[in-house]
Amino acid sequence: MQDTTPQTSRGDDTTRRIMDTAAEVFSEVGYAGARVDAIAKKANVNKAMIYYHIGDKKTLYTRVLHEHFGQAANRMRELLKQAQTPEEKIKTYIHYINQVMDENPSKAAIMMREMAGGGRSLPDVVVEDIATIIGSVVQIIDEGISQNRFHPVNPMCVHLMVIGALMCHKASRPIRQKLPHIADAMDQMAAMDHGDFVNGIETLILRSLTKQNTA
Amino acid sequence: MQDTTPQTSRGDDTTRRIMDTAAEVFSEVGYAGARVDAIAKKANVNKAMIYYHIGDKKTLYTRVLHEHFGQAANRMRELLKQAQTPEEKIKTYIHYINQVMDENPSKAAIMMREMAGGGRSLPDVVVEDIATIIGSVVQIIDEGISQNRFHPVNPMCVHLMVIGALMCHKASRPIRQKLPHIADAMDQMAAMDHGDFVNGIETLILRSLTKQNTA
Amino acid sequence: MQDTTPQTSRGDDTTRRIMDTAAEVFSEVGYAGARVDAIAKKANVNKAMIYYHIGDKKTLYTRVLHEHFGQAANRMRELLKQAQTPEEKIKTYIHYINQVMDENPSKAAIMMREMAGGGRSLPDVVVEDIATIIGSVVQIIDEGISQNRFHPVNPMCVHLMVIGALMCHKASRPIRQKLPHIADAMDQMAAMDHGDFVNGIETLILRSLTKQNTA
Amino acid sequence: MQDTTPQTSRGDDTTRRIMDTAAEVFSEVGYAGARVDAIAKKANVNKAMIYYHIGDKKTLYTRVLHEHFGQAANRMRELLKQAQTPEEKIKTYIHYINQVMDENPSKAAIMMREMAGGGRSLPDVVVEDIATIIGSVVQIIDEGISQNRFHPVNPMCVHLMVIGALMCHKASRPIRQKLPHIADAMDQMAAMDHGDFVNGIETLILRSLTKQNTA
DNA sequence: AATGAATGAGGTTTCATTCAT
DNA sequence: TATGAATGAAACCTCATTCAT
Repeated sequence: MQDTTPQTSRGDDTTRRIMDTAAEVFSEVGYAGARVDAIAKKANVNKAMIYYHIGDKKTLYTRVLHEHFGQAANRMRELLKQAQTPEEKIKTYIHYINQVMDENPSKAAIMMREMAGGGRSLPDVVVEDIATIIGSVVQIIDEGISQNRFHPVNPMCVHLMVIGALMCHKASRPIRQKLPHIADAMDQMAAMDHGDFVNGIETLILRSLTKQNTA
Repeated sequence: MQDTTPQTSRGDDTTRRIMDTAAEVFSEVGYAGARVDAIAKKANVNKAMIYYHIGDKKTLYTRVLHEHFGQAANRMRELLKQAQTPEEKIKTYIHYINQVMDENPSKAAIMMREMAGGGRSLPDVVVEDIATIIGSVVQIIDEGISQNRFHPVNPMCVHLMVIGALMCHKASRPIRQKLPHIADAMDQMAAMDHGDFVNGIETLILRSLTKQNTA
Repeated sequence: MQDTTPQTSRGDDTTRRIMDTAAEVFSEVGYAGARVDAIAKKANVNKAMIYYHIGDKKTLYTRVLHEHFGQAANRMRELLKQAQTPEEKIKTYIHYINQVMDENPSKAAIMMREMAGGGRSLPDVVVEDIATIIGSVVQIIDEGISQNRFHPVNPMCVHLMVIGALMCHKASRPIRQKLPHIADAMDQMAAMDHGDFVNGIETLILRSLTKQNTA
Repeated sequence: MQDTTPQTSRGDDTTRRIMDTAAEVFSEVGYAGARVDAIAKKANVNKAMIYYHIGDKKTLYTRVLHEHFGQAANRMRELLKQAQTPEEKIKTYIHYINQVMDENPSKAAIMMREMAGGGRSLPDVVVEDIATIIGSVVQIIDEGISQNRFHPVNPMCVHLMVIGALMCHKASRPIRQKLPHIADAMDQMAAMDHGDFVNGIETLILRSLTKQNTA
């Protein structure tokens, strides 16, 4: 494993293409399932270039992860500053998570795989990134509770419900399309497309959190 | 891929050991990451015996999945018959899902991986198993809504929140132990252990579903 | 690197063929120059069998070395017991070294390469084997000196002269054949073949060691 | 392989650095073990420059060898002219060989490797260089014998004993340091350092060559 | 039913060499 | 001259699968 500090400084096209393709492939088939050959071919890059620009497979994986989660963690912290009430912050949080997964569905899949593996193989840099995100949620809920606007709850429950639901929804689209009879049944009462799902989650989460849902 | 109908007829010890070990290994490292050698060694079985008793790697995987999800789907249907109100049924559902994951943490992990892969490689038998489970949830919520006890909601939201939160919680134990500073912060307001987490989920879900949370 | 204890117990034909071929190849082209593929092909063995029976390239190399030098060291110790005077022991030593290199020219070459590399990559087991051999020489000369039959000398000088000359002679046959004009010149005064060379060394060494070469 | 005539015409610094580093690296790990990348990095030179200034790996190797052995051969011939008696010439020869190896230990190692490989891959220019050196020894001993001062001996024996012992001693320093218990034993009777070793060789060789060692 | 050995395809990684700038 | 990037062949090693016993 080599140095993994992101070198996005230079507009290094090849590196960029490798990273993007790698993210895609890792998310589709996981670390073990990914083939360096396949990444190279898909990125239109000579296989040796991956080793030249980035390093071995493990390093590549780490860099992909760090790039994704590091950015997400930082971006979220900034967004939260602009929201005022805890309710708004929760909304911001949910929608940002959703947006991230939407823009780059790889993230949902990679994250699920890593959780499935218990994070055992997560490099420490990435663990820190995730910690940052969770920390944000803890803060929001803390604030809500101390302002007497939220029920006292385990913030981890909230975080995992949001993350879990969004991740699963994003990731399970293909499987849901294999179940048309079920999907049909649900389509009657609620549209299945993206926007409505997030809103559904938002509604449910807020209703379960806020003390007077008289609003 | 060979025939995959479970042959639980005989108390075949070797087969049993293979299946259990395989479940464990697949859950830890996924299908691609699993090595037939490793499964054999861990099960104390000659590698060729896996091929003799069960078949190739893919078949082994399918049989493991089917055994797990088939049982879970059937068991749940029966349990739900014993519950009366939609609220009780939701509780039963949550706790059963939780119990299943608790008894055999492999399931959570395998499921997450499969969702991460978009279920692309899920054999149809298993897709049916999952459909059965989702179908149950749809029914419960349907019932609750038509009895005017539940807000109208997208049942998929509910299902994915429950499944997602429980799966993530189960699967992420190792990662959470890597984050003691975060875990500490949350321990102050809510115990992190298993029982409390499910109850937290239950409370949040019910609060978000039921119409009068005056109760 | 895996366990390297020689398992000559079973008449494992494949392992034997691998080891012998490996010795040959390593001696011809050195560790770095040797190709696992080539060894496998020359041994008429599937490449994977090398990894199955022995382990990786490094392990294979270590086992080859240990087998050779271990045997040589042990055999020499026994032979020396049968000789009486220090002079006889020196002769035994010289001729045994010569015989070993003669029976298996690989040894000379491998040893030279290792010395050239400063033994940097010699595994410890093999270093011990070599130490045993050197130890024998030290003892002989010690004995000769204390019996007042040998001049006081640095035993390392003697050992390296013997080893060096024999190794070089064995190893340099091909190069000498490239120099016919030189070889011709020398053939006039001394036959170049094997037997005479050892005898030449023996004579020179004894003359330089013994106090009264009254003969 | 490209043209290999030394182009020492210009004080070409880059070429010089490449050649020196290459000598070092080749001597440490041999031809096959050497990496062009490593040589370039160690020489602080862009890898492509090696190809630009010198040529491919084989050419580089040949030039390194020729430079070393050509110089040595020529220098020796001159030195021998200044010595009078065969005894003096033998001393000159021994000490010059020793000095050469001392000033540039690479030579000992490279030579050993080449001998180990049977000189199979030695380019003809270098074979000539070596022939020149051997020729000198043959002449000295011839002279000593015809003057009735030396026993009749095979000059190759003498040459290989000297070369072999010095090469081995130089090259085996690292391995000897791995054997402190042996080294200690010998330190009692003879100091192990460089100067004494050559003198030991000189004494032994002369005693074995000269007719009346009453001197 | 069980075992150890065998196979061949394919995976990751390295390396000498060349090219564009 | 000098550089960083690119290339393709080949090196080492692994793995699912099968075979002989």
